[in-house]
Amino acid sequence: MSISFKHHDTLRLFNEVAQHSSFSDAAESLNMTKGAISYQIKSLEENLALKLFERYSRGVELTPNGRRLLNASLSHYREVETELARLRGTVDQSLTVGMSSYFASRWLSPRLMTFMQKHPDIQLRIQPMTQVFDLERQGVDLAIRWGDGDWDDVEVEPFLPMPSWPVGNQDAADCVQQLGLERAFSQFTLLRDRDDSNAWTDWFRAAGLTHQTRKDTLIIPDPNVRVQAVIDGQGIALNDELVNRELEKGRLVRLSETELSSFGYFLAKPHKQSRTETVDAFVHWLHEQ
Amino acid sequence: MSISFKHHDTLRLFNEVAQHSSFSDAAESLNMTKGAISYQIKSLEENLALKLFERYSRGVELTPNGRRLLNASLSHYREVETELARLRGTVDQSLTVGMSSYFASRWLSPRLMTFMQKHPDIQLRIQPMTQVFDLERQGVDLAIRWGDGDWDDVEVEPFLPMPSWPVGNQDAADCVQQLGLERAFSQFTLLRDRDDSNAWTDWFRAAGLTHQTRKDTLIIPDPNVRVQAVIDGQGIALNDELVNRELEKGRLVRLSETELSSFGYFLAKPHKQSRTETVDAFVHWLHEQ
DNA sequence: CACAAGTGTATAAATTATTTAAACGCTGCG
DNA sequence: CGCAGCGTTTAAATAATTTATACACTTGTG
Repeated sequence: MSISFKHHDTLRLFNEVAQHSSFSDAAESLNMTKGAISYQIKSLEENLALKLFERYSRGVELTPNGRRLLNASLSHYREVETELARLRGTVDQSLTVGMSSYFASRWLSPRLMTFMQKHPDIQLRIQPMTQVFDLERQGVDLAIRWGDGDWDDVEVEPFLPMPSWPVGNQDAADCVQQLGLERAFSQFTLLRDRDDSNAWTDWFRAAGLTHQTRKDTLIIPDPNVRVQAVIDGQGIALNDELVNRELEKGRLVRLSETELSSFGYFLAKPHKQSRTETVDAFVHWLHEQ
Repeated sequence: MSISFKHHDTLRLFNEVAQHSSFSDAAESLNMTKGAISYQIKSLEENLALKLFERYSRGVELTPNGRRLLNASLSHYREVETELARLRGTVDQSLTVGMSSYFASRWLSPRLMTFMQKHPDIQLRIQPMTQVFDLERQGVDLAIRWGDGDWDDVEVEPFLPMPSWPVGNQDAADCVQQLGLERAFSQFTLLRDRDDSNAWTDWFRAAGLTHQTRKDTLIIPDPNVRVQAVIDGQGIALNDELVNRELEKGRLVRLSETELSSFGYFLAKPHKQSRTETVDAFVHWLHEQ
């Protein structure tokens, strides 16, 4: 009845699915249910009268025909999409994500490549933010915040739970060795990220220690700077596994097994959403990581 | 929300539409309504945030972006489709259409190219048929029959009305000049296509002449052979405008203005349909001609 | 200057396609 | 033998597309 092949979308989906080793896997990555994948692939196979996947109990595998089809089509779709991206280049297809330079350099940066590959059309800007509020004012479409997720000014979505624990330099560690945790900690300057942060309070509670708020607490908003301050003996700070590099080299030492398990990284979107398409693409990619 | 561009079908449709100069025109050719075309193109333009067509009161025209997109995508889709056709080659994607070699050479052949372009995946076989019955036995999926459409053994669909009239060679024409129609015709051998054909009977009735069935009527099933027989003076036959070539060269002469207007070409499908997809594609193409 | 004929668009209803969630059946593994 | 993980099936919900129709607009024509 039709004049031109009209299963390109299904075929494009097949291309995507073919890069996973199971429908379930593909479904998760593509934000679909395995039922939908199964349905689509089945309908494609019926339309083409070609079996594309061999089904096994542990997953699927391309048939020779499937492999051939993949080879023959993927590059073409990519080219069309690339040209499309180029055509849209003039249009605002950008995305500004705010986060600490700490998170940017230690977590995001090594992973960013795959996002760029998947979305060559999105112009991504990483906005270093120490001030985590007023996203809209800063022109940020999405922020990655560290904390316990209890914020009202934005839409919050859990992203990457990552416990924090106190770190110090070798001197601090020695001090803990000699005096014990409680006495040593009372001597240290507690480096904080914000004025009103309750992270230290929470940690002391978790560790079963008393914590008197002290005036001489040093506030260093930028975690990278804070890490350097700890190394330089300015005090101790709460950090997470993103400082593994420093821990391995012995420049930082974990001072206690007690950790703030409810802390981690959260996604914060301004209530007045903008550029939802690119934001969604980025958020989805984040969850894949 | 999605991981890959999923408007390839719409884009493919755009490619098709772009080859017409109006949505209405495209709609007809694609078996859709103009509303559907309009909707699809609009949604594509919104998704891409690109204007693809300039709308004028007499039709549409590609914008520069649209032209660029067409250039960038059509060849890719074609290649995918071609490879697909190749892959399916092992599968039965053929279509056998039966017709007289007369119709095949004089009508179909010059038009066939566009069908091949539109459906590179369909392996088309033209089966010359003199015996127009028993389609299934002959492995014919569709037949183009000449006649008045009054057959019971198949599903009949009108296709190309084409009046027939008597033709003879120059000698016969001269004879008609001298003797008048009725007397001349009574002397001629009437060449027929089938034993039981009522075409001549109908024509005599239409011309207001009496027609006595004569034993010496010559049956020549193949119209091409029949045409040659007429040229060679074997008799006269009923033919249609497909012999224009011979008329122009004077090798044949139309002997009367009276015509069999209800005759023409009909599509005949066996009741037990097979390969409906390719048959439908071919039928649709036929109606476009 | 009206108007018929040709556009594309807008709308609501009908239809079709897709997705979901849940239950299922299968296979391999411990 | 039971469990975990896989793809499939199913019916219901949802989304997308198509149709039919009315509409607004332009153009050429009487």
